[in-house]
Formats: sequence, C-alpha cells, structure tokens
Amino acid sequence: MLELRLVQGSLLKKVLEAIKDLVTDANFDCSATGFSLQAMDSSHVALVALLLRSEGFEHYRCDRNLSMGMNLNNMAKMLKCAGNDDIITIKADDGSDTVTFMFESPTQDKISDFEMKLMDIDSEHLGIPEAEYHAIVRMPSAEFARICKDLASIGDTVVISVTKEGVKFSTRGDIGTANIVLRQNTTVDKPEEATIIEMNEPVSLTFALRYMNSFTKATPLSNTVTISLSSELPVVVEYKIAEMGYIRFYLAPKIEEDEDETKPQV
Amino acid sequence: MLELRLVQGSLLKKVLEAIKDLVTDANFDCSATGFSLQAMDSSHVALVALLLRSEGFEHYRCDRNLSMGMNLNNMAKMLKCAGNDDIITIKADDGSDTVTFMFESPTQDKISDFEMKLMDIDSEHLGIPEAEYHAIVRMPSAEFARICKDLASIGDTVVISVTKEGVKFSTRGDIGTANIVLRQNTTVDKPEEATIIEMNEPVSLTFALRYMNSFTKATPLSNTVTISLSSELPVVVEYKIAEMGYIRFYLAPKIEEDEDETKPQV
DNA sequence: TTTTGATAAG
DNA sequence: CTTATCAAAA
Repeated sequence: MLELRLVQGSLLKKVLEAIKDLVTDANFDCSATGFSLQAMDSSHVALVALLLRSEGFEHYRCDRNLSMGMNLNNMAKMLKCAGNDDIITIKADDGSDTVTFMFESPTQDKISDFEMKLMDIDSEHLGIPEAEYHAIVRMPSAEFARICKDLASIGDTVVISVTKEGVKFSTRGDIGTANIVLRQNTTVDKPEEATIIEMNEPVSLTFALRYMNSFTKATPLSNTVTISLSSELPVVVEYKIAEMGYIRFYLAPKIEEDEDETKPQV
Repeated sequence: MLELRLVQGSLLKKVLEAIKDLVTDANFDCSATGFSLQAMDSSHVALVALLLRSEGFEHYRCDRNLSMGMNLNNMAKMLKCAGNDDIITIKADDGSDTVTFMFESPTQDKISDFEMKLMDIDSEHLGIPEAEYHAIVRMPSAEFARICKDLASIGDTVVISVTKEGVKFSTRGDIGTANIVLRQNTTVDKPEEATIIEMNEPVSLTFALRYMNSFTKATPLSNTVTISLSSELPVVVEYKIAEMGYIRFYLAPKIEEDEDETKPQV
C-alpha cells in the first residue's frame, strides 16, 4: 500500500514538465526516504535524478519499497488535469499494475481520480559518487535558461569556463561566435539574484546545448540553479525543490576539439 | 427593412465564435420576437439554437419576418473587425441579397460598415419540444470547459452521471481512466460559482467529447452553464446570454456499450 | 492558417 | 488567480 499526499501539487506537475521531454519511461522508486527517480535520457547521454523527500509530503505511507514504471508523457497528461492549487495524492496497492492520481481542489468541491497502467522497465540504478568539484556556480535559474536559449541560436555547444572573476559561456557557429560573461555578484537585494562562484581550480568544459536547454525546463521549480563542474566529470545542473529535495541533471562534457577541426562530424 | 442596434457588440462576436466551428451555413431568422438561429452541425449530429430577444437590442426594427442565410465563417470574419466595445448594427433592406454590419466605436470616431452576400439555405426548422429532464446541473461554465478539455486528453467519450450527491464525469482511454466528481455546492460567495443539481431521477449518459468541446466555445458568453439530462433524450447544454436570450446545444447520447465490448470498432 | 499553450499584466 | 495578448506548433 502506497499513499503519498502532496499539498503543493503544482510541484509534481512542474517536475513532470521538466523531465518528460528528456525521459520517456522511468521507474519511480518509493521508500521510507521519499519518492525518487533516476533515469537516462532516451539517447543515453544525460541522466536525471529526482528526489522528493517523504518529509515534504503531508502524508507519506509506503509500507514497502516499490518501484513503479511509468510512461512520463502519459503521467504528465494526467497531471495536467490537476489544478495548480490542487492537492495531489499518489496511490498504489501492493501488487497492482496501476497507479492512481487523486486531485482535490482547494475547496474540496472537485475530486478527480486518474488511474494509469504501470509498465515493466528494467533500469540500472547507477550509484552516483559524491565528487569534489573544481567549481560550483550558483545563479538565477531564469538567467541560465536565457543564456542557454540565446547561445543555442548561434551554436550547438557551449563552453563553460570558470575563473575567479566569473563564469563565461561561449559558443561558435556558422554565423559567428558569442561569449557571455557573468561576474561573481553577491551584493544584490535578493539572495536568489546572486551569482556565486566557488572555485578551487579554473575549469573549462564543453557541452551540447540541446541537453542544457532540456535541463532548463526545470526552471519553474526554483529561482536558482547550481552548476557543478570538474574536468573529466559530468556536469551537475541542480534545481532545488523547496522543502522537498531536488532535481539533478548530469551531462558528460564533450572532448574539446582542436580549433582547426571545428565540426568534424559534418 | 431590418435594423437591429446592439450596444454590447461583443456579445454577437462571442456568439459567432461559439457556433462557427460547429455550423458553417445557417439562416438567421428575424421576427418581432428577436433574432434567432437554429441549425444542425455539418455532420448532422448536434443542434444549436440561438435566441437574442428584441428587448435586448437598443433599437429593434423588423418590418416583417426575414430569414437570412449566412456563411458563419464569413460573418465571423467581419465581426472580428468590430472592436469589443463597438456598437453593432445589423441592417438589411427588404428583398436585398446582402446584409450590412455597421460598427461604431464608443467615441464615434470610427464608423465601419461591412456588407456581406446572403445565401439561400433550405433549413428544416425543427420544433424542439419542451421536455422534463431527469436531472439539471448548473455549474460554472469555465469548470465545465476545463473538465471536457481534460477528459478529452484521456478518452473520446464522457459518461455524465448524476446522483443527489453530485455529478460525475468519467472517461476511459488507452493510457487509463479518469473520474471527476463535482459535489453539489450552493454555499459559495458568488452565485455563479455554485454547482446546483436538480435531480428527479439518477441518470447516466454517454457523449462524444469532441462535440462537448465544441459547445464549450460558448464559455465566454456566460459564467454558468446548464446541462439538462434525460435518458433517451439529447442533452441540452445551455449558456444564458445576459438580458438577451440563450445559446443551446443539443447532442444525442451514445448508446452505452457493454463493459466487455469496449472499443468494438478496433 | 488555425489552434493551443505560455507568459505577462491586472 | 484570472484574463488578454502573443508566440509556437499542428
């Protein structure tokens, strides 16, 4: 028996909007810890890890660990039927091959239940080692989304370079080049507008903008985003989910091309 | 000679937006009673009936009964040229094969007139008998529109079931099932937010969501919608038009399939 | 071109 | 939170 009651149902709606384009099918894992998901994107390049801690739910009952395979597009369709102020309850009976989403309007005048078939998905749950990062950038999530969108109109990849002075996002394409530099800035009115750079070592890594722009679908979940970089390691793009957990995206850097070998794949 | 002056011109704009997708050509009938229309949709499944009473017009001159065949898409195109605050006057000379729409801006600084060719349409004017309904549900029109839209993302048909406790909208599709229950609720701040159920007898009927979602195009005309149900009878979905009349949609129920004959057409 | 979703303003 | 305007997708 599983019954998870989430008062701020819009959180779950946003989570699905954030990952449904990246991952089509995935197992949601329920345990005493919380409601979590770990999955590779369909082309096995990026990894998404979600955690909604049990403490964030108004009611969290999970008699035993349960892994529920869901088609995320279908799940997103159903969650779209919930109002933004609805309370969402996720229910599943032991051994059942369905999951039920119940939506309660704030006034309790409208109660909806949506039942969805579960799927069998074999997933390798990767242990993600805690790593030391050369640099960690924390910045407004909307700013990061804007930069990734803007750069994607020029080129396909972004070079993220961190020095003590700031973080630079660069791209290069047929029509020209672009460089966006954000300097460290902690002296703003609101803390979520700050750009904070923790750097142990300068680092410069290249990533596919296509994936970065998928990650920024999570922007509505948090005002800030944290980008953790180390050479040779996948970047971690993390959006904290207030009071509940996080959604983290991992993406391996591209091996830097030589300057005169631009676009060898074309 | 026909001359109808409607101060709240936006009403006529909304009426045409509401029916132009359902009905392509129709006769508008003018009499001393008012300006009315009755037409089947193009696939002869649904019926729409409109009445704008003469008392609702600032000026209503209709020397003799007149039936004017119009292409509703063309009429809607012209009405889109009227501002939302414009006063609309409909004019036609006896024996003329055209109708003129005149738009006056509130300040009288802009006066437009659009002349449209009339068409010959043979229409059978059906007498619609007043019926006793097993159940009549009155609810916020936006809520009804939201429900029909949400359910259409899951299935093709909706089962509307009324009991004393409330009204249930259910559907079933490839990805799962959905049930939305609205309980009777008269204790709200604003009367237009109430859900009122008048029930003589429980009733449960099935309808094509495609048509329901056409009907909800009339949502901007009224804050509330009335759904009248009887077994064996077409449902009536009515939007009252303030001070003027109504727009009513009629749709025959589908014959309920047996449980084990789901999707016999596949 | 038309319909639907997103976003910004009230 | 609702509505109006605009942009993207079918």
